[in-house]
Formats: sequence, C-alpha cells, structure tokens
Amino acid sequence: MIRIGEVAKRAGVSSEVLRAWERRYDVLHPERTEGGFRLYGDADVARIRRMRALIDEGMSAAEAARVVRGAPAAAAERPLPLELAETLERALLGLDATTAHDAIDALLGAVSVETFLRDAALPILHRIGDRWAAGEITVAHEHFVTSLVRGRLIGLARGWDRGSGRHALLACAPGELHDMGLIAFGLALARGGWRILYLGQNTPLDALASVAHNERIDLVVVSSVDPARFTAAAAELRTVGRHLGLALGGAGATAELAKKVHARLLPDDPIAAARELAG
Amino acid sequence: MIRIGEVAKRAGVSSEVLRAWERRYDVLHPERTEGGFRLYGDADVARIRRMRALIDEGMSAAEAARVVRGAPAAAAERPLPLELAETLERALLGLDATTAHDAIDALLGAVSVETFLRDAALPILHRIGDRWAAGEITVAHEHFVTSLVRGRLIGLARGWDRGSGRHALLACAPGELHDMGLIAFGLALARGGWRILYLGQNTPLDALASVAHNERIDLVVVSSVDPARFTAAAAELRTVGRHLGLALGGAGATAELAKKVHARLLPDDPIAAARELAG
DNA sequence: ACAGACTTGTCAAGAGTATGTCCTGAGTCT
DNA sequence: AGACTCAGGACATACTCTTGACAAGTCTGT
Repeated sequence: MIRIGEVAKRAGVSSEVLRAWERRYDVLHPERTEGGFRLYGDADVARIRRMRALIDEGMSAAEAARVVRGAPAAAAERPLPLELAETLERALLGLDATTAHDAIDALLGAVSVETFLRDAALPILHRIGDRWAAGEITVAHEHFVTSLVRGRLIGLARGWDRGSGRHALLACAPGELHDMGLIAFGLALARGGWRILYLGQNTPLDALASVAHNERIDLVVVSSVDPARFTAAAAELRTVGRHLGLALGGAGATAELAKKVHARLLPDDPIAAARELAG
Repeated sequence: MIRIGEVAKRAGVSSEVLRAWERRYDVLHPERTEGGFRLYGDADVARIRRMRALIDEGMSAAEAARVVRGAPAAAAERPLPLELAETLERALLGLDATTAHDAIDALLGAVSVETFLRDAALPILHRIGDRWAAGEITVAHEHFVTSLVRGRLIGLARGWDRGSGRHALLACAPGELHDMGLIAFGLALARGGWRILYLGQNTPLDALASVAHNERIDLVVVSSVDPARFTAAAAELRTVGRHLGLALGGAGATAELAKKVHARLLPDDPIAAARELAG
C-alpha cells in the first residue's frame, strides 16, 4: 500500500488529479491511515493507468470513469457457467456452428474475456487437440473447431492496436501453425493496456526487426508449441533479442533457449503470461 | 462513448457539420451527458464515416442520410467506392488495423458482400500477394493482412451453416494454406441459399467421406492454388468423387484433373463460382 | 439564361460544462 | 523539523451548447 505521491509518480498523473477524480467521479476508493492519508493498492494503480489510457484515446474524464467503474477490476469475477462451456464443446464436436456461436455469445456475456479464454476456449481447444491426436475424432472436427474459434477470437481482437500503452508485436515461430494461444495472449495483453500488432502463424523472423523498428515496437513475442521450431530459428531470434525486447511463449519455449537468445520466458498459460507483462 | 470534438477528429468532419446533420436529417442520435454534451459511440462514428464516403462519391447530404438511415432507397447495386478500397489497401500495407477495419466497415456499408469480396478484398489480397512475391513488401505485411482479412471474412460467415438450402462442405486440399478464396466462395454461396460446413486450410481428405455422410453434404468443394496439391491427392479425390458430389476450385484446378476424379470444375473467381452453383 | 427556392457547410454570440491546477491553513508521518 | 497530505473551494482554460444567420452552390420553372 502506497501513498498518493508515489501513486501519482507511478501512474503518471498529478496527485491533485487523483484527488479530483476521487471527489468527482466514483472511481477510486483508497483506504486511509488513522491520520487520514490515502493508501492505494496495485488495483488502484491499474485503474488509474486505465483511466489515463482512455483519456489519451480521446474519451472525456467522466466517460473514462464510467468505463472503468463499469469494469470492476476483476474484483468479483464470476465463475464460468460450466453448462455453457459443455454446450460449446458439444456443439464444436458436432460441427454445429450456430449453437457454438450462441454458446460463445452467452459465455462472453457471463464472464470476462480472460475467463472465457482461460477456462473455456483454451481448455476446450486443448482437449479437442488431444482427442484428435488420440484418433477419437477426425481431422475434420479439429479443422472446423480451429477455424470457428479463431474467427471469434480475431473478432474480439478488433481495436487491439489502439491506445497509448506499450506496443507488442506477436508472431508464431517459422513453421508454427498453432496460433490460438498467441491470439488469446494478445487479447489478454490488450486488456492490460498494451497495443498489439499481430502477424500470426508461421512468420519468418527475418522481417521482424525492420517492422518492429518502423512501428516502434516495445516487445516482440514469438510463440511455438514445438521447441524444435525455436532451436531452428535460434540465430535469427538472437539477432532480434539483441536489438529489441524479446519474449518467448508457448509450450515449446524453454528457459535455456530464452537465455541463449536474450529473451524473456513467458509462462505456458497465455493469460498468466499477459498478466505477468501487464502487471 | 466520446464527445463531439473527438468524433469530428476521428471521422474527418467538423463538429458544426455533425450538429447540422443531427438537426436537419435524422441520422444521428447521440446520447447526452447530464450537462447536455453529446456522447457518440463507435456505431455513430461508422455512420458518420459512411455519410462522408457517400457524399464524397457525389451523393447529396440528404440522400446520404437516407441511405445511412437504412432506407434502401436505391436497391441497385452501387459501384465500389474506390477511395475506400484504396484507403483499405494503404492501411493494410501500413499495418494500421484500426483504419483498415473502419474502411472495411464503410465498404460493407456501401456495397454488398459479393461486391466487397470481388472488387475489393480479393483483388487487394491478390495484389499484396504479388508484391510480396516480388519482394516489394515483407512477409510481415503479408501475414498481418491475411490475419486481419481472414478474421473479417470469418466474422461475416456467422450463420452460414443455417438455413434449409443445399449443404456444401468446403476444404482446402492437403498442404494448401490459401483459404481466402474458399471463404469468399463460401460467403457468396451462403448468400445464394446454401448451407456451409467449413473445414479450412490443409485438410486431409481421408476424413471427408464420413463427415460428408453424417452431415448429409450435397457437395464437397476442395480448393487449391497449386495443381500439384490436387495431383498429390488425386486418389483420395477420386474416392470422394465416386460417392459424393465433388467440385474443384482455385487457381490449381484444371479441367483434366476434374474429369479424372469425377469432379465439377469451378471458375477461378470465387464469386463467379458461387453464382454458377447457386444459379 | 435568369429569378427564386432550396441545400448545405460555416460562422457567431453568449451561456454553460468539464476538468486540470492552484491555494490555504491545518494535520500527519518519519 | 521537514516533507508530505488533507479538504474543498476557486480558477482558468478548453470544450460544447443552442439559435440563428449567411454565402456559395444547385435545382426549378419559365
């Protein structure tokens, strides 16, 4: 718990503004010391940053406050409606696009995007992938599911390049086609205030550096589920890592390789990885 | 929700004009703050952009307002607003997702999905593909564009599995990753009354038959831009063609091969192909 | 071709709103 | 003791509001 001056410094606003926001809008409720000094926690700092980002985008302070107030900072995240998730999984396996879309709509209405991704979409994709590997379902099912879910995730990504936060470039390693985790990571990161430039599957790394430079990228994130894809591209990764912020993600990322190419290692879970960077 | 000045900046019109349009035509109904300030949402910005696009094309403000208000006054298919298409292409090449999305919104507001696909999306993808092949742009651009446009197309595909028409299964040949044409074809076919089951990129053919049977598929469409992908899978294609309706599409499809596997040959242009089947 | 009517973007004036900053004197923390 | 914080009123500045008017352009009928 920190006092107002320190918060102001960290969030990049004056302490007068913090007091004004608290007085005028209903966004901040810091605790108090016995003597009456405000004490802010991490969640407060996050809200303040969010306010600032929204205002930088052109929103009025009152409006930004309304938005921030409306999105209770994960304070009381509802649990995932399991029935809906099961409906979704059944619909996907039954090649029933309409029911699947309706279930996704309902899920997104019930819980946050992060929860949807972490507790529904990604586990379902994982299970379906496993069942495909085990020969329990056909490749047709796997393809149908991937295409439908990817479409929805990319739909959620609308606007993730906007804002004033740090700028991340996301790409799958060369040869890597699994991009769901990376998209989910991008969605979670965007909700943490980052701006996303998404290049997707199977991205050759030779073009990254110039793009990253032109677009003023703060962090390049490369993902792969297969360690071999990383090792095959180790030389190029090292080049990127020397000149830019670099992070490796996905099941194929190892601490050893990350160290070798001067990269940060991200946790397997995309949502946790995003939270780690945004926090 | 943003205020009038910000809207004006984003949509490229003066705030006076926005107020005048609201007063004179019945196009805009922004909410108000307690103090009486207008608050606009994203949908409003899109409408304003569309108004502007229509006016730039030569329409009178009143007429543009009627169009935007949703009165389908002129049922005749309008030609594609070239400026918007150019804006879209520039935005895609500039890695500017927000502008690209806005341009797509405006285009879809101005013309039918078929026209958008045939005269804007597919030509742009084609040109960008050519420029990539020629080394004029990096692979990063090509990936960015593909990912963004595929997301929008799949978004348009919502509901294409519904209805009571004939049922088509769409898949790219094994190894084939170019699926934009196939998606565009599916969209056009769906608007012709067909129901679509979409499996997407790189679909092994061995699973098609059982799925097609279970889902009561009337026609299987396999697409590839590379003839080699078809010849490599000729045996399996023949099996499919013997038991089911089969059609081959994409630049890789040849009359010779189609005949050999008992398949129908579709025209190169996805929209023309769909029209041929639906007609 | 031309007067008259309509269309439409722009401007103005005066009042009100929104919001970051400043001020003051007293109190708190280390 | 010195640095920081409190409340909350008061400003200054930048926007926005409404109403009404105006000028340039377009259309109409004669």
